[in-house]
Parts: sequence; structure tokens; C-alpha cells
Amino acid sequence: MPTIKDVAKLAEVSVATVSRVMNNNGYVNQNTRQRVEEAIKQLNYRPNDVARSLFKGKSKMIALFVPDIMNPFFPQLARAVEDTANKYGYLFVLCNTDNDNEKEIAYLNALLQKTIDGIILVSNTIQVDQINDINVPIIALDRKINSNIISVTVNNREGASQAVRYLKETGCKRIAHIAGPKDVSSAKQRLEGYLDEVQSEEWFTTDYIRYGNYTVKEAYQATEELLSQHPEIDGIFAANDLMGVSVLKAAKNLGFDIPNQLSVIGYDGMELSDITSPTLTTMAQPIYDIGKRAVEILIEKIENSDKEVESEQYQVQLSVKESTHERREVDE
Amino acid sequence: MPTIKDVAKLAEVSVATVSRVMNNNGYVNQNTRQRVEEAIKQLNYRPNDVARSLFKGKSKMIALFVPDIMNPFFPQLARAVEDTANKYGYLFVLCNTDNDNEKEIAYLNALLQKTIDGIILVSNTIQVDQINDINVPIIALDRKINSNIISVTVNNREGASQAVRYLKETGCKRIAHIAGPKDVSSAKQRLEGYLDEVQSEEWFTTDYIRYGNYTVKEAYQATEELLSQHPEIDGIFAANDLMGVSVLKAAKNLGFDIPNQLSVIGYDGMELSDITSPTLTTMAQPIYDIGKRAVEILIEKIENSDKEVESEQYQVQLSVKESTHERREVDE
DNA sequence: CTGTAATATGTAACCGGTTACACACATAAT
DNA sequence: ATTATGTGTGTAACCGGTTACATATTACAG
Repeated sequence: MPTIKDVAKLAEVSVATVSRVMNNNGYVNQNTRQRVEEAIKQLNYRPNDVARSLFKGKSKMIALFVPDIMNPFFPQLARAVEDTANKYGYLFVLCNTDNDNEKEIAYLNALLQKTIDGIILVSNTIQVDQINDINVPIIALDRKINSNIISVTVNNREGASQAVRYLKETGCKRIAHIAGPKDVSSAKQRLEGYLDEVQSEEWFTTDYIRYGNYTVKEAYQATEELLSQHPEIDGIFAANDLMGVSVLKAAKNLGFDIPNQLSVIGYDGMELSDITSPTLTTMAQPIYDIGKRAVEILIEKIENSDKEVESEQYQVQLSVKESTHERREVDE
Repeated sequence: MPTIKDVAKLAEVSVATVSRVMNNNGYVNQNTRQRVEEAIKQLNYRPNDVARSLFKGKSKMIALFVPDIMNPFFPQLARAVEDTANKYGYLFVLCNTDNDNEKEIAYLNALLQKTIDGIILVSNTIQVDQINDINVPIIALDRKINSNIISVTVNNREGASQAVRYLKETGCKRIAHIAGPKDVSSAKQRLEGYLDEVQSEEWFTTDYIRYGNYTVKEAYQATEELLSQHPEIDGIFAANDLMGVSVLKAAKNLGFDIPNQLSVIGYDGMELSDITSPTLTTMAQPIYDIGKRAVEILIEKIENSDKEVESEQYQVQLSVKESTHERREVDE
């Protein structure tokens, strides 16, 4: 690998001049510039980013913490972050934390040693005091951490309410909820949104709430139990698509006819919801958009640290597919 | 952030001694070592990896190139690579290439400027001469690039043959294939494996081969056309699970009874194959294992560049689920 | 008691860039 | 003619580590 010295020698100038040419910085004579550019081309020279980083104290790298990229919600988010980071000249580092605080801290330290420029966190396990004293910009994505940490999220509560309202509109009279983990804010908010719509209904009972913990397996079991004990249920709102798919499957295996006898709606708007049969009606989150936006805000903070940026919240959108429909025939 | 100088000052030694303590390198008096360690602790000092990298010419980072992390095959692979990289003290960089050679080259250059220590490529678009002169260890994963580049793959051809043999064993008499892209080696090999088993059958016609290009949508269409034109087909081997799921869906929509009338087998062994109904029988690849192994080999090459390492090939394993079964009643 | 090896530590060069500063020269303003 | 300003370039310090080399002291063998 040629260094800046090699270029300087070939172009018969000092390294400072080469640096000026590369960075379009300070005065350089037109002839000199040409000589340097030719030398750069001739040697196929590329500046060493490590040396640059050392001097600047910036690495042009940002990291994304996610619980587990194998959860199909995160690839899209990761993709958005990577694309956007690249667009601004940043390298993207993916960190799977498994919701394990120790792993988070280990990553945090490793990244700080590499002078990472900024971090995007999808976390419900990080402690506020663990990131408060860090002088690297941090943004919470998908899940809020606390009010001091800027976040980009979607309005889960409202989205959940919308989902339940839609089920009502299509004629559902007994709507249950397969909830996510109790310690994940998005899951809590979706549960709240559900409750907002059903709590005052005379048919409502807390027994209509079952925990699937955002997993395929647990949601399947939860649904089996729910529907065996409550065959009167005619609508289920699953807190994410992964569980929605399980609901579909469990219900079908119990002989329920979807959507004629039972409507199912998920949450997230993942591709997954298109490959089942029937396809799964869902509340689509602007996943790519929030990932992209988080990076934009983060980079704004990185490159313009005095500028005050603010948290943003996005809306979900109803995406009607085959697992729900207008059910005129059930009119009581 | 404290530097090595701050530690040296506090411990009343030179920076060289601090460095020796940190790296367990050279002679250090027991008392001195203690003083230094206390100073490190007191200042919560962490060495700057950038400075280290600059001197050593190594970054302790490895990259993984994949076409698109949103394709559900890759998260597991990425996870394996990340876990294993971490285990050996390397940071993991994920690069989505979209099978776009320009993106690959752009990433390659960016990474070389960051003195990346090694690269794992899942690619069918990279040109051999584009990586031949690079003096950074490179390993091909999942797809071979050429015989000079060490690779970790699975035996796709044999796995495909096994899949077709299994369909035969369960009684299928007319077996079709939904193939992957013509320019992807794994897809080509799976097609070959299919042909190995059916080419000499008197019922075989090339019209039983349709291209789904590893995508949900195209596989759906291909299956619809195939089954409409050839209702006699009683077994379909899809070149990956993503397409297998589409086959399932298209066949069901056409009124085929699976598995009684039509058996379907996929390839990959993704979680996806468990959430459909019926669940999808598949040839499970040791995805995590090959990802892990690729990193191990790569790191061996990085840390011990003279050692000769060799390509490795793994076997797939039949994972029987609900989309196939012994069909005694169809005995002719 | 002397020579050699092991222990202990500091100084400074080095990795490959960036940039403050000095200096030279040309041009424009007074 | 003198001074201020703009242009062009090189020298060297700096970023924060690592390590070759020099030097000093101690331990031990002959």
C-alpha cells in the first residue's frame, strides 16, 4: 500500500501539499494539483483512514445495537441504517445484544476504544447511567430509553388502538390480544392501545390477554389455550406479525375459519405477513423510514454537536389483507 | 478520555511501561505493575484502538459481504459471523451489496482504507481480478468464487439429489423443480442435483423446471403456471425455503391437497419453514456452522498468514415436516 | 571479583495522516 | 516606494499508541 509520502515523492511536493489536494483545503497551484492527482492515480493511492481517524478523533463509523438480527423485524431496520450511513460516508457496525446488558456494555467499550462516532440503540436492557457519561452521540430507535435520550419511534399505542378499532369496524365483538414481553416498551404500549379500546366494553375480561412474548412458539401456545378456553372470540390482535402468524396457524389447527369465523391482525408489516395463507392483515410500521431517520439525526448530532435535535414519532398504517374482512353476515 | 500519558503521569512511570503492563510484554516490576494497574483503574483508562491499529497495521475488524440481509437466509449467517468474530476479539462489519459489483468495489475500497483484517464474501458478482491483488485474507462463503479463493460451502448438488430421492421414496412419480437464479452457483448446483435424479426418468421433461429466482413472488407465479399446465405433478422441489413457501401457497390456492396430492420440499432449513401450515419439509443447511467456520478459517489466515488453510464443504440434512409424507395409497 | 545474563525502565522513532506556522513571492492598495 | 493581502509550499508538531534501543541495576556463574 502506497502512503502519502510515496505520492509526495512522485509528485515532487511535500506531504502537506498532497493532503491539501486530497482535502481540497488551502491553496494549491493548478499545476501542482495536477501533478499530485496524477501521482495519486498512478500509484492507486488511497489515504489510510486509521491515520486520519487518529488525528481527527473521529472514525466515520456508527453502530446499531439490536437484540437479535435473526428476529425478522431487524434486518429491515439494519438495512435502512446501513444504507443511510453509507450515503453519508459512514461505515456501519452491527451489534447483536440478545437483550443482555453485559454484551451491551462489552460492545459499548469496544466501540468507544475504536472512537465510534455515534450509536443507535434498540434496547430495553441498557441502564441510563451506563450511557449518560458517554460523550458520543446516542439515539434510541424503536424503543425509548428515557426522556433524555433522543428517540425515533412509532406511536405504538395509537397504532394498536387503530388495529382494534378496525377489528370492531369489521364486526368483531370479542377481541383478544396476544401481547409481547412485559418489559419491552413497544409491547407495553400496544397492550395499552388495546386496552384503550376494549377496557370499557361489557364483554371485556383480562383473560382475553395472553402473553406470546414476541415469539412464534409462545404465541402458538398462548393462542391454543386462549381459543380453547374462549371459543367465543372472533378477533385477535397480535402485538407483532411473528405472533400473528402463529395465531393464524394455531387457530387454523383448532378448526377456526379465518377470516369468516375469526379475524386476525398483526403488527409490524413484515414480508412475513404476505407469505402465509391467508395473508395477515397488519399495522405496518415505517421500519425503513425510522431507521433512516435515526441515522440522519445521529449524523446531525455528530457533525454539528451544538445543534439541538428532537425526538420523533411516526405513525403506523393499516395494511388490510386476507385475515380480516367486512363480515356482514355476522350482524346480530 | 484519558490517554496513556495520563496513566503514565499518575503512576509516575513512562508510557512504555504502561504499554508493557497492558500488553503483558517485556519486564515490569511487580510493584510498578500494581501502581500502573491502579492508575488505569482510577482513570478508567481504555487504550485507543485507532492508535494501536495505526502502528500495527491491523484493525481487529472483519467484514461480511452479503447480497441482502433482508433475505432471511442471511441473518443467521451474519449472526454466526458476528458471534465468532467477537469471540476472537474482532469487530464485525456487515456490508449489503445487492449483488451490485459497484457496491462491492466501493465497500472493498472503504474497508481497505480502514485496514480491515479480513473479508468474508457471499457473492456471485465479484470478479476474481478485483480481489486477486488485495493482500487481505478473503474467504468465500456459501458460494464459491473460484478455486484460488478458499471457500466454505455446503454440498448443494448432493443435497438436492437427496431431496429428490426423498420425494421418490415417499411415492412421488412426477417431480418438478422451482429453480433459483441461473447465475448463482448454489442454484445451479441444486438444479444439477435435481437433474441427476430425474434426467433418466421416462416421465421427465425440461418443462418441469421453472425459475423462481429465489424470490417469493416469482416462485409463486412459476408454480401457478407449472401446476396449471401440469396437474399430473405430485412432487415439487424448491431450491430454497422462501420459494418453497410460495409453492405451498400457490398450490393450495389452486386447490392442491398437500401433502396428500402434492409433496413439497424446500432447501435451507430456515425458521420460515416452521411457521407455514403445513410446515415445510426441507433440506437443512448448517448455516450457523458454515458462518462460524468461515470466521475461524479467516482468523487463522489473518493471525498466521503462512499457514495453509483449505476449503471445506458441509452436508445438508433432511428435515421432514408436514409438506411431505409416505403416500401408500398412491401405489400404482 | 569479574563477566554475563536477567530484570527494569526510560527515550525516542515510528505508524500515516492533518494542520499550525513560517516563509517566499506576487499583486493590489496607499 | 511601502505596506497589506492573497497565493503557494514546506517543516514540524500532533494524534495515542508500540517497540527498538540504550542504560542501569541486580543476580548468578566461574
